Amino acid sequence: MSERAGSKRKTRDADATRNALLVAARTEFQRAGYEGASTRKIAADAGCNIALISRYFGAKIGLFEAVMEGCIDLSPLAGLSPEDMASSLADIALKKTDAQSGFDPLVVAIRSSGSATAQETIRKQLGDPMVDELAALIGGDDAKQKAGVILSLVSGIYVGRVAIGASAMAVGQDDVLRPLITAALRAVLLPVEDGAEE
Amino acid sequence: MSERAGSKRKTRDADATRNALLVAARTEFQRAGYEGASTRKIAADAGCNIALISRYFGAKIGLFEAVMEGCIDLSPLAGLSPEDMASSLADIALKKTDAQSGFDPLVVAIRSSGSATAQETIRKQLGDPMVDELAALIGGDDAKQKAGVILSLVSGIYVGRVAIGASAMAVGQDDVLRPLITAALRAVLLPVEDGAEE
DNA sequence: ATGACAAGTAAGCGGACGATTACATTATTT
DNA sequence: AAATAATGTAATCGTCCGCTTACTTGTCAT
Repeated sequence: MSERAGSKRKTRDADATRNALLVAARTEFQRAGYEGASTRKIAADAGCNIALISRYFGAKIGLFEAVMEGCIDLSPLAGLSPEDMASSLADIALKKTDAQSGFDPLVVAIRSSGSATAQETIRKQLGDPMVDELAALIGGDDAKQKAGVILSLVSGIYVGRVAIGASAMAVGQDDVLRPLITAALRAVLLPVEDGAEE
Repeated sequence: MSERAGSKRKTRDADATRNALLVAARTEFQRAGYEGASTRKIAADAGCNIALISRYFGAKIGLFEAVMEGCIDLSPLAGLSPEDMASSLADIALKKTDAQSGFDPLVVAIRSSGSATAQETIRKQLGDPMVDELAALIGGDDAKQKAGVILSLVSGIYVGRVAIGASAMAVGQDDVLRPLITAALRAVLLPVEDGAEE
């Protein structure tokens, strides 16, 4: 723990310090959500002084905004058919809870959902941009609503696994869960071929 | 605000006080999550002294456990066909974000997901019991996993609307969203009639 | 070499938190 | 009525929080 950002930090380097703070903040915000994260711990993990958070990011919420800025990457989904996209998204949903699979803004959003302060940033930096980006990949009618539902479903899997924590959703059940999740995603991505009854 | 539990509290009534604390705590935990909720505010809303939380519930976490105990009610879903269950669940998912539609343990769980302390209680009192109850209503193969995925999807809609807050998921879009959500739920509840390809 | 400024630090501010203490008040029992 | 227990209160403890201030230390242009 308390690892430095790069190799051996030069004695004084504002950019490196800023970056070390960002790295530590990413981890801490993801672990505990916005309110649960402590600026003292972030600074300690970054190996620098608390006051530098205020200096470089104005305040805690500024650091949060910086962490959340431009953190969306849906490029792995580009060019996939709806079928492949559904299964890729299922994999993403199931991987989201794996030990540490890096930084995940959706996890931060969920864990920060108790904080009114963080909500605004999340909505602005994560909500619409992410929906728009995914909607562009989906295309067709109601693409934005489909994208919103898709992202909701993916987030929901995380909630079911981690926040609610049912053992039926445990990692060992992935083989059973994946087809179910894929089917749900496919139902949203693909137009309903034929209504069941009525 | 700061309403008393019953009519006119008798000068001293431990049960009424306990209950007033529970009512206030429900509201506060739902509003701000476990960590964001303040025992001082809960006591003030209940119209009693902070110390009584410790006396009657041991500690904040004890009050949280009491709030979360036996709060599951899936009876409206009993006896429904998978089709009807899917649309009922979609309604539930969409209603979860309506102003104040009463106490909702799933919302509390999501808003408290940043707190390691609350997690344990949520998993024990909400996770498995809720999955088991819903699984009993679903029946068939992999009922527990289906139930887990269903609850995850329903929670996810809340996350998408409130935590992530995409405008494509706003309340005004319900007419577009409902069929999409229903389709997703149906895909989990009903066995896949015919695989698309392979 | 020496200013001038950037970068980093130590200490502390005021406030909120959960929890506890010692005490006052009311109800119940004998 | 007196004794005992139940109920409620005020005040405070220690801790953590985000943030700021006054200061020191390093870097670099001149």
